[in-house]
Amino acid sequence: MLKYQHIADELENYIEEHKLQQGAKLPVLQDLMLQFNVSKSTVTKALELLEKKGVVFQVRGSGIFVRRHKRNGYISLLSNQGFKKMLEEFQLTSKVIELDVRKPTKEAALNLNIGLDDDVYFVKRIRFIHGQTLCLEESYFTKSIVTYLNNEIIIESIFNYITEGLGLSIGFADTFLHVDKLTAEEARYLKLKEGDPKLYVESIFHLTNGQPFDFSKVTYNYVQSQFFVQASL
Amino acid sequence: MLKYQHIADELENYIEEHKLQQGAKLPVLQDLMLQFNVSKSTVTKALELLEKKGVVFQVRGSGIFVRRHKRNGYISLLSNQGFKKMLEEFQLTSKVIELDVRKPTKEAALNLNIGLDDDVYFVKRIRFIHGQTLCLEESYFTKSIVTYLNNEIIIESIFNYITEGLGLSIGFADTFLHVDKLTAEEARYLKLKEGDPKLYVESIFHLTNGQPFDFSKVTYNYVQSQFFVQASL
DNA sequence: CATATTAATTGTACCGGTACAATTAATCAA
DNA sequence: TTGATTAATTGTACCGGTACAATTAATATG
Repeated sequence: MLKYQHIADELENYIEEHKLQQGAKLPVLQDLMLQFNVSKSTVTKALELLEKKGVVFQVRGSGIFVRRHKRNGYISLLSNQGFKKMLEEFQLTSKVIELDVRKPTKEAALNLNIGLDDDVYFVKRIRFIHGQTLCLEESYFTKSIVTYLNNEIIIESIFNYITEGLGLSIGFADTFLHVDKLTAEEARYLKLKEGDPKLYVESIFHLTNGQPFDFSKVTYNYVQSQFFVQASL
Repeated sequence: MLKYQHIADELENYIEEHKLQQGAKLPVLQDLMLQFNVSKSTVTKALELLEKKGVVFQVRGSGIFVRRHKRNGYISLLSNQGFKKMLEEFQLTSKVIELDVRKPTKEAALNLNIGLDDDVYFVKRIRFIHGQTLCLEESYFTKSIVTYLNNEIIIESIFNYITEGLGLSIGFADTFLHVDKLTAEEARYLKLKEGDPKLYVESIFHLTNGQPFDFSKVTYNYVQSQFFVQASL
């Protein structure tokens, strides 16, 4: 494991275990260098990571402080913490409605950067959070990358399978958000009324080498939809 | 100006001007070092910045590639690019409904980490995008930090005033998103119907030293609300 | 000609250093 | 005591280096 990763994890755990509050001061750089027996730049790297995750912020001439003051029940749109953790925290389950290999729609082909005659896995499922319907999801996976999918995989975590099972590494995602009214079909699935609010999220996921492999369109139940973003300006 | 900032700007401009597409390859690290006559770590720093902004992605053993394939009309939730640029791009205007000094609500005091008897500037305004109503905004500014506000400032950009005028530097923001139905009052301001969808966004803005100075509650017109997030996983 | 092996390319991890800017603490002057 | 000045603390910018991992290109092998 990378040194700076390890340091970041240790620090995050430390904050968690000691229940450090917003603004609490962490040991200074010098001390962390000695404590972990690494160079300054390695500690700095670890702290950059934590800063990006929204866990700490640094003030020149002053110190390193705890940032996070999380509200419970909110889903991170940056999901730096990964989907796995989210699954544990939120107890997600899902019900598969459709799963097959097909040709992509024009829209999907465009976003996945493939031809109209290339194969994709199409997945349609409902996801539940604490037993409540959270969202209705339609995903297109490039079949040449995600070579195999089945019901068991989809009920669990697809992303977990992609990283662990297929040995692929996910790099980044572009996400687009809209607010709109539910269609009749969507309302039926989410057990809401037609015309009720919805959060509609389109995402394109890429491997670390930049290849898009998943184009997903998700309609969220507005009652369950609480998101947060931690930005650095 | 910082070297790595300058390099990042130059590269971003280069991409823009030459209309480089998603996946286009940039010069390799070595070349950039020579071209800008700086050390490797400085170029790396510049590229990290661009990666965080979602402009490029790097692949070890392969190269540096253009990432952004922006959709027009979407507002970045990370707003790394800053509010100024957004103002230019989107031609925002606003109409002030209320502006006064008052005591904070319990909620505001909690989020701003001040006492119930400390003063805050309260701002209520409607913001327009291309002449259409974009959102209804209520903001609380800690008066001990943001010492003065007036109508002229608010009609323009408050954040621009805070950085330029007051010489403060904004560090980070925590943002929470909900989807819900419009109340009668909100609907009236936004020229929509009661019960129509809304995107409700709460943000707490902090200075670089971690002090919160602005707690804002914004209700967006769902028709105009298009956001995007670029995450690195 | 396809395929396995090797070599070259290219970004990332990590070291250890100097200089400096922002903050905070200590000191001095009024 | 207050306010200004100075000194100590602490993170950030930048250098220049070594080692290495992932990818891609070149080469050898069947």
